[in-house]
Amino acid sequence: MKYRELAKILKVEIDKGKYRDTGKLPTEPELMEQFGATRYCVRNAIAMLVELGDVYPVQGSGMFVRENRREGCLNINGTRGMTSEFPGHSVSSKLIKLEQREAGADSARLKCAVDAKVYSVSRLRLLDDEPFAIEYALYLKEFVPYLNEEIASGSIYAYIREDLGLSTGFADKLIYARELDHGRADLLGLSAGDPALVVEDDAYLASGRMFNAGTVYYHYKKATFFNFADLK
Amino acid sequence: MKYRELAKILKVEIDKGKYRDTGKLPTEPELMEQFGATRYCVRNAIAMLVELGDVYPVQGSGMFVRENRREGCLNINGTRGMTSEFPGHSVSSKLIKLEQREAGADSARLKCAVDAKVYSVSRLRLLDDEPFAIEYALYLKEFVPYLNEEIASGSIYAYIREDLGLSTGFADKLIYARELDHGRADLLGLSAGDPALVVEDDAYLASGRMFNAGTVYYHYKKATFFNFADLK
DNA sequence: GAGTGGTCTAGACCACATT
DNA sequence: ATGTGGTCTAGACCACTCA
Repeated sequence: MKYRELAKILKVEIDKGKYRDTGKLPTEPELMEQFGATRYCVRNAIAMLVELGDVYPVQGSGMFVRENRREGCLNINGTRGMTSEFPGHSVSSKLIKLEQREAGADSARLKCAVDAKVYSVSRLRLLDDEPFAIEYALYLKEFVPYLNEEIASGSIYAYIREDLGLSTGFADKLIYARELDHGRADLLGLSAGDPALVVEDDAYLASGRMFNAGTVYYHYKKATFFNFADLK
Repeated sequence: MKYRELAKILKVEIDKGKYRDTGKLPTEPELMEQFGATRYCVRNAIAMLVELGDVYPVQGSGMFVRENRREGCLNINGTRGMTSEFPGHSVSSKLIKLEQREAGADSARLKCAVDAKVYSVSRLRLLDDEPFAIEYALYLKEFVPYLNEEIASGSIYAYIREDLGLSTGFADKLIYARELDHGRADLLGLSAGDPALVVEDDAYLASGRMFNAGTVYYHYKKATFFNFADLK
């Protein structure tokens, strides 16, 4: 039994409400018994759940299950795109632009050569067929060698991970608020000068190479981000 | 040698630029040797740095040090308050309101009894003597038995941790953008209808009990949040 | 005092990157 | 082939909570 498997199993059980009666996970010895796992495995699995904010530890007392209600929120630490954050809703994209060009002035942000080839993708993202966000994204062709309209209209991250087989590592994000200009306000069905929640996102592969930079303008009445922070 | 100590030492060394030449930490065996530590200790220490985004692992290759430029940004996972995010700047607060009352309608958010006693604190937070944010915070008197104007004008979190000796556990945050009303716009030196970056913050003790809930309206031209996300 | 999670030791073998 | 980090075993003792 590997600890990632165990973490997955426990996560599903928690989401199904299995431990809602006691509010606690079984103790380490109990989990070792139940899953025929070593303490190493059990503790690593639980550590993953702690990082996700699903449980918290109280020494001498147990692992307590958290009541997380973050429905309708975008998890800012999320590895998952919009698609998986809104179950029961339709998430789609309207492609505004898809072009291949040289990085040029964007080479500084992408940490690549000035003449490196990139895909530039602009999309209007829709939630239940209503404008939700405007996304501008750059992908280094070195890592994402092919993109077409069909792929760019769906989940680009799913394509990158599942079809291209790239393993993502980490991402830096900047979050701030700005006034919308006319063009973007029109796309979102808002007025110029209305607020926008803006997220700049630099994404890296597990190898440490940046492969994607994006800037997203969210509809301020529809988008709320959720964050779980460890204060220890 | 405890792993938290080692993590602290390595963190300081990284910040001083000690590993900038190679861009990598020493290998595990080297660190074990250098600090007379076991592999358990070394790996746990490094795991803490990975969580903070200071290094990232590449299996078979090493632990790479990241170039983090987050100056002038508020770390959204930060355990530290504003005070420590802006070194070289003056951070102060102008107390707007400090009162003691019953939770009442706020009991739902604070997960406490309706007649639980709370401190309600409103502050205008200043960066270099300019309005930076408006903060509304509630503290359960059960855990924060005393607050006065002097404490509320300084770092309340430092008081809670260092003077009251409470150990904080985790926090949930919601981040969104809104239009400012006249009152808050005046306080921030902005106009009604201008954007505000809003953060709702529910903070828990290590025991899992919520002790603090806050809502902060940030000046949209001055506040930018930074987030580091693990995509693995 | 019994039971909980937290720290630690001293090994072994595996997966991956580099030479 | 070697060296790197990742997984795993099988223990021991410590810190803390709770009855």
